Amino acid sequence: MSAASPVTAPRKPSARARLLAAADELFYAEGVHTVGIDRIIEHAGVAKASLYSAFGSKDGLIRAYLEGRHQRRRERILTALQRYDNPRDRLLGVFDVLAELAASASFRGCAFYNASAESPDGGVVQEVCDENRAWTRALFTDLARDAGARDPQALAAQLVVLYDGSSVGARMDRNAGAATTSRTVAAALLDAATAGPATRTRGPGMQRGL
Amino acid sequence: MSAASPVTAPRKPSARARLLAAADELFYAEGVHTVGIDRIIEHAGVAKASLYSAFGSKDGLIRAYLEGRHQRRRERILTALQRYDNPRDRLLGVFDVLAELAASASFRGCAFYNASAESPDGGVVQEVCDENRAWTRALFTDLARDAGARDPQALAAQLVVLYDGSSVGARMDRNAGAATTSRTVAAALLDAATAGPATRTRGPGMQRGL
DNA sequence: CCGACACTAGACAGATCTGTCTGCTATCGT
DNA sequence: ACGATAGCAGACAGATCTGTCTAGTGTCGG
Repeated sequence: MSAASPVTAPRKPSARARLLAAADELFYAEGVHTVGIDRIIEHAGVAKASLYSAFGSKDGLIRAYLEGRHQRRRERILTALQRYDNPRDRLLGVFDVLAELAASASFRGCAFYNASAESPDGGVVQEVCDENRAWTRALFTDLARDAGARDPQALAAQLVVLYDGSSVGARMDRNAGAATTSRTVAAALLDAATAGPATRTRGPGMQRGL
Repeated sequence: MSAASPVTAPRKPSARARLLAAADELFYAEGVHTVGIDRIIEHAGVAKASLYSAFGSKDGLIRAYLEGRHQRRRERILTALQRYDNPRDRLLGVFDVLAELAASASFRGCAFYNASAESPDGGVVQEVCDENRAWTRALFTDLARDAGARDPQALAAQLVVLYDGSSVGARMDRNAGAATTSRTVAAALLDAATAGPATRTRGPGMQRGL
């Protein structure tokens, strides 16, 4: 009866997994440069040699940390967006995910920006950040196109600004309200970008069908 | 003919001033935690004892660095806003200042957010950051009120999100266009917030008097 | 049974960090 | 002329950082 299969009851995660979990927590909470190797291996309950065997260097661990964040962020957003059956709600749902995240006690802003702020400009951090930025931009562009925006790229640029801004605001002001603020603005921008171009025959609440 | 008066030709700035200039450059470019004391005193051409005599500790220097940034930012914005003679242009002018700044080669985002990202949560950095955030919010609130916004605080919250967002975007995407994007959105939000709510007879350019 | 493998514990090297201290020099007001 | 002040140069202490290395332990497939 006592669990044996590692699938149903993994007695203990691998050293690599525990390292990644510790890095995820400490790097995000205090900064990739502020937290030292010793803190991480102690928090993970792992030998130092295991870290260097698994990741090669601290930079390797930082990269793995950010790549893990990137992947989980994609999964979190895409999963949440499956709940909605129309493009408008899916687009605004991105801001709902952010609002939920920003309300958590451990929220400390964008992990990528934070890591970038304390890393040299051409390094490994920037690479992962660029991937993450490109993904977000592409996501908003796709959602804007699906929602019928006249100029999906232009609307996406605006939405990215709102998204980034509410992330900063939630962190710096310790107030998750910025996310709902940007959701409201995003809705208005979306409506304006799907309504008539310049001749301006505004039908209130019409473009709900798409 | 050789300059003598320190007012007309200050032969050499004080050690404190040179230290502050070096800290401003290096801290902003590479991060307050990444840059060590030795780098700063070397760049300033100053003895280590002078640093500790003038600022007490590295934290003291960091605080002075951020306070200097805060003060210069206020002066820069308020000076630039004097150019405009109407509230609408003054409000949008804040984004013009940001656009100009973001286009400079040395732009690396918000110095306060950057420092905050690599500093412990309750420390001296947070204090100066809070002051800076409060000032920005109050500025936008005043400008929104002067421009005749129905709910100045609500509009200010939106403008702060736009401002933060374009700062992040300009840094992370190495593209100053985010500032003009947010200026455009800000103009639209301002117009929407001053026009009639639903029945409101809108008088164009009426509240110009204040 | 045994060898490969993953991991642990910790010493160690070498660099770098903050902060202190001593000693010397130049300038300036009185 | 002289003391005070400001600054320079650099050694030094003590902590901390990354990264390497040795040696030992436990587990598991064949």
